[in-house]
Amino acid sequence: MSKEEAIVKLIPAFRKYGYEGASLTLLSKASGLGKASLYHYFPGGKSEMAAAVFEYISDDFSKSVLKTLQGEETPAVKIQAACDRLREFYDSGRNPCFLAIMSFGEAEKLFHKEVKARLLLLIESLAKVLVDGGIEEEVARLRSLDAIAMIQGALVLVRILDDIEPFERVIEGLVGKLLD
Amino acid sequence: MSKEEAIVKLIPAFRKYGYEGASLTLLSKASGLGKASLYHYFPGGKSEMAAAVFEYISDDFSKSVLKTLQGEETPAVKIQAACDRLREFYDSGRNPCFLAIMSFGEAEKLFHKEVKARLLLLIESLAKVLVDGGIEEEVARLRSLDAIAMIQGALVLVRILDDIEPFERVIEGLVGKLLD
DNA sequence: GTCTATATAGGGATAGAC
DNA sequence: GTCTATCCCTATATAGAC
Repeated sequence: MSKEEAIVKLIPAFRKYGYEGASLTLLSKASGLGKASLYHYFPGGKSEMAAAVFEYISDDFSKSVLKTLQGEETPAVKIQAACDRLREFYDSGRNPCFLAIMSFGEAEKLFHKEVKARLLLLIESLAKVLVDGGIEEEVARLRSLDAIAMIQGALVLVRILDDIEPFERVIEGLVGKLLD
Repeated sequence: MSKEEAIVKLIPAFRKYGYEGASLTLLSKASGLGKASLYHYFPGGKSEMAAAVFEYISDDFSKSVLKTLQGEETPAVKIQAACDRLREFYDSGRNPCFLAIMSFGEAEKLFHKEVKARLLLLIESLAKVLVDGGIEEEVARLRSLDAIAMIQGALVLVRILDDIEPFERVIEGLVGKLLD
């Protein structure tokens, strides 16, 4: 098994159980590798596994959502396309956000800086598109923050209510909210 | 020490470390009681401690935010007042939401139903005020959902960005968003 | 009611054979 | 590269003295 295969298999486990909830026994079962084998790929142990998963997912997000925002189309088109990527990425809200997962408890201590950096990058990327669309810089920043807050909040609601409707509706209204 | 005192002292520990991160050793230090003494008040162990804390905080929320929403003033006045209560309750965003904390990992298994019920109650309470304000029922429900999503999302952003600005701004804009 | 001491299980991590 | 077996530590929980 390649390291990447291992990472991919670990993703759902961390998503479902969180950093502290994902025990090595569980990660071992999820990956199909013995504990010792996991340490072959991740000598740093669980924190390294989580770091690898986090990086993998962050790259995935960059290649879909962020890349879409950096295209050459009009702002409206790019944002609409980014919404589609977001829906995929979060599986209509069924996937919790790794940034949120990693901002709690023990994981927060380990990954806070990285999580914050990733979030700031998203805010900035989105604001940039709005500025290109003729929106004043500070307004653009605030709207990006609001949009991201709505998405994060929707993900919380989906989890608690067992219903993807809040997420779908937020995504639906996003272009309008961002561009007036 | 009374049971209530014990509960109050446990609150910050669960808030800061989450359900799984709050070990008995830690809870013992936070409360100033030995482990065995904690079991005197909470024979059911950690889950009972968390349940007691959750209930205590939920009651607190009911007595401040929900009660405000059920007053006799105009909808605009009530919502403005509720926003003030929310700012207090969440300490301008510095306090994470217990509903969110309890919707993850091991805690989710234990408290999902209760968490969901509390959230639905909030949505309903807020929507009711909007309906009183002349807003159509379904619109009121959706606006409540949006408002709560914004608050939840803002709490996530505050945590990640180490900055209460998103929360303050969301609260600031809430009356307008809800009542047009 | 609070403590010290302890039981038991599971956590993360490692050694070393294959 | 993967396994079995094991180590050590911390976790939750309990017993029983005071």
